[in-house]
Amino acid sequence: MAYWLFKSEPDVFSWDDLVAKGETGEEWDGVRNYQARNNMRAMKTGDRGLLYHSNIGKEAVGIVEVVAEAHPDSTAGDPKWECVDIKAVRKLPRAVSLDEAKAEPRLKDMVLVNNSRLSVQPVAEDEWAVIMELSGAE
DNA sequence: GCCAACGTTGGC
DNA sequence: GCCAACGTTGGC
Repeated sequence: MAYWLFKSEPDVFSWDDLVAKGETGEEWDGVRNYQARNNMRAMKTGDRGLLYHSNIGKEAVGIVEVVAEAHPDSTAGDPKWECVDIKAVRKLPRAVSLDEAKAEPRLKDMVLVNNSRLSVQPVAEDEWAVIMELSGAE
């Protein structure tokens, strides 16, 4: 299983919005960046991800799961843009902020720390474990 | 609200 | 195919 990070501005689409979508989840549409799209193409159903709030909060707030693999983005009008569907799994016991990630030596290579502009990022397995530890999620 | 970093576009 | 100009993102 692979791990990912999905970034969203919470005043546009927040963790609570995703929770409200329930078990069927939500299409992660609107991505118009090749690297981010390629990451989504690589996702498999059942992969886990973090939902990160940019701008407001700047913290990872919850765990999501891929429920549908890449398909054309219904909002794009061009089949080259694809996206996956994700659903909320559970909120982190404690959000992990960008500052904390930067301060944690084991996360120094994390994409979030080094290339904060990429909106859909891979997360290494050991990085995932560190985030879980910091958040208090077992 | 500013600005640095990055990605994309378009002229040549 | 290069590269300058431009637009967008996101941290500060």
